[in-house]
Amino acid sequence: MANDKVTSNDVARLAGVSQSAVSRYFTPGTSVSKKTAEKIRAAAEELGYRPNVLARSLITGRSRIIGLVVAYLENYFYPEVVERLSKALQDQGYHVLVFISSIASENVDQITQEILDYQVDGIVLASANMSSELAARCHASGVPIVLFNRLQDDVRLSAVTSDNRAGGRALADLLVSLGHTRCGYIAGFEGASTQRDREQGFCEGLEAAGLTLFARGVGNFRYDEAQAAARRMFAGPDRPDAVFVCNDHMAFAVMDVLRFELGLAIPGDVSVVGFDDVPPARWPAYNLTTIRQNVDDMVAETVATLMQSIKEGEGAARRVILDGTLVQRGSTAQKTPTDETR
Amino acid sequence: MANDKVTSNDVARLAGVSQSAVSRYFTPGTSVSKKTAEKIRAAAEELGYRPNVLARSLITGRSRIIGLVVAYLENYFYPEVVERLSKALQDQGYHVLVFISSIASENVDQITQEILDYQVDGIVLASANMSSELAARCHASGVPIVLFNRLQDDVRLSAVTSDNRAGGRALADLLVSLGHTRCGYIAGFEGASTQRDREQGFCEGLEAAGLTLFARGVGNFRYDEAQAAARRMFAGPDRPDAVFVCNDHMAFAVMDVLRFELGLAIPGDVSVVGFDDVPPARWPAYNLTTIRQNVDDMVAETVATLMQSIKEGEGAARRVILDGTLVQRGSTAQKTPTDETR
DNA sequence: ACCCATTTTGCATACGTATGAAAGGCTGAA
DNA sequence: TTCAGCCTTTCATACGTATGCAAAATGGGT
Repeated sequence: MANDKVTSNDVARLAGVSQSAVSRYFTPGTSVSKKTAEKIRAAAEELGYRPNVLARSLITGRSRIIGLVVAYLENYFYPEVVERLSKALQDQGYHVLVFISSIASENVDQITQEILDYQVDGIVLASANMSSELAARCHASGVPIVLFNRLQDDVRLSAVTSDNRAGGRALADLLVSLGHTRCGYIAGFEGASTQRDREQGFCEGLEAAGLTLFARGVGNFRYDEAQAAARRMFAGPDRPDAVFVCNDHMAFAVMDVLRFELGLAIPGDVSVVGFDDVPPARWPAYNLTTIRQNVDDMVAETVATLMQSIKEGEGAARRVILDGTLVQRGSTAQKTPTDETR
Repeated sequence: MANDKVTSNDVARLAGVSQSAVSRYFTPGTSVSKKTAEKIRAAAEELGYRPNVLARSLITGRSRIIGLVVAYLENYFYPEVVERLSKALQDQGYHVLVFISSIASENVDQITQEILDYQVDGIVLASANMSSELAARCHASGVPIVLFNRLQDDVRLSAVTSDNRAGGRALADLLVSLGHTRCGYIAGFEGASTQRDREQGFCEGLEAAGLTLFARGVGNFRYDEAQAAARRMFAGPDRPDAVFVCNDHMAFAVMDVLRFELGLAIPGDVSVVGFDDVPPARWPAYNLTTIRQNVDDMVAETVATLMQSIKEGEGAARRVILDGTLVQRGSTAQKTPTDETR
């Protein structure tokens, strides 16, 4: 790899000081006289020297690398998370090592093993679950884990998520208040806490209004599977008058099927609501009513959780549940006769 | 960090062999007897030992980390690239360390310095430029660089890109063949080779048909700026009858403005074409005619280029230019009177 | 049993860096 | 001028691992 590697020993030689002085010059909180510092600065600049982060990690036990596991970036929500999380950590002097897992999380344990090989200072799991065996392993290694937009029962796992249940509840309340009486639900991946909590909140909201779920499908967080679920749900004569789709990504698919395959009007014939408020939800083509996840705050809490765990070690796992925001747009409307004359 | 770190010395002690034997057991191509191997395997398993990749890098000069610089993940094209590139490299035993740069690339040099601190085995620059000074630095360090979807004149920089110029040309030819005579163009970021080449090909195609560019705007690869550019382009009475938008991401914005703000029909009043064929281009809401970039082949070529450079050192920079594919969808149609009666 | 060629093993060292401890240098007060 | 306290520097070592080299072990042939 390095044909021309400059080390702290080269700098020390040129500056006429010890390697130890060079190291201290580049280590915050240590003492170097002004005179020595200037000699080192000049030598380092002349030779183009920068400390080797990996060699440092051997001594300090800190790699300044955070492992990030994501299952897919197809859903606009996660690219935004990756981008913001990387930036936020970059600002803290850390960098993100990306690992791609499968949607069903069946290879997360293997991937986490690989992550640990890199002596990461922490791990963020976005849209993935971790076995308790691996959670124990990370805990024993002192590597903090933060679940992003997921919850697990393991007390060793910190988590930052939106209040998915309250979000689902709010969407049910909204649809009921708009006069909807036959509400359907299209689920994400059944093994995900986000899917479970959103559905739970939604059903609770319906129940509070004396309703039950009118129809249910499964989209597995995939555009094509959500399309298929919508086709099935709307195949017969008994159709929902509103659909809560577990996330925006799938909601776009459902909307596309309803409009372009079935010739239905949204919200005239059926209201559609999603969850996330990813960019296309705001685009006029979709104009989707949804729950906005506050990605900035989630990222900030994730970084804060990681930094605290890294700094203080042990510590109890931290769970942060942030409120989402109901954003009402053009995919929902009052279900009244006047609605149909527009 | 590690409270309970298991080293090869621990394994050696338990197995009753030397640390050297443990190391050889975990290093491909070295010799260990079956008897010794079994003792080491059992000890390593009992202790949960895995080699420390970072410590290894000190000896081998190989970190098995690839630095990836991306400017934004807002455009659906790049999340897909990150995902596939990460997977492809993961399969080769490498992992991607992500760095987020700004769109205008003004901080790429600083970021590249940081990347080099991690002793990366290679760097991929997606949608970013690198200064020749830094290119020289990487070259001196023996770190191969591959530009992804970008071209630069520096002979030290390998690149993998689509034939953007031919793609732009093909789109011009298509629009002309469909009878369009007033073709507009909305540019991406002016400092990007993709933007320059796509526009160049488009203008060459128009010129070959005896036409010139009817109108031009700049969208800087941003949804909101593309919206503004569309509003300006269609503000007066002299409007284009077709628009080539430099990438799909911006094309969606232009389509949204034309339809929902100006009440224009696509393709009845104006045809719109993009570049990339990102997932929403295939969605019925957009149904966009575009040039498909073969991401799988681009990723494969990028990985092949990196692996070759890492394995063989020096080597001449490699430039791979792949053909895109014209995908004709519902955003374009024949511009005839019969068109207007539908 | 002996010899030879090959495989296997352990020793010693190095990779690039940070750090504890001891020694040296500097500064201010008596 | 001397002394005490604090700052600065260097030496020696360690971090976890791979590898060159010499010695030991192994297996096959005579």
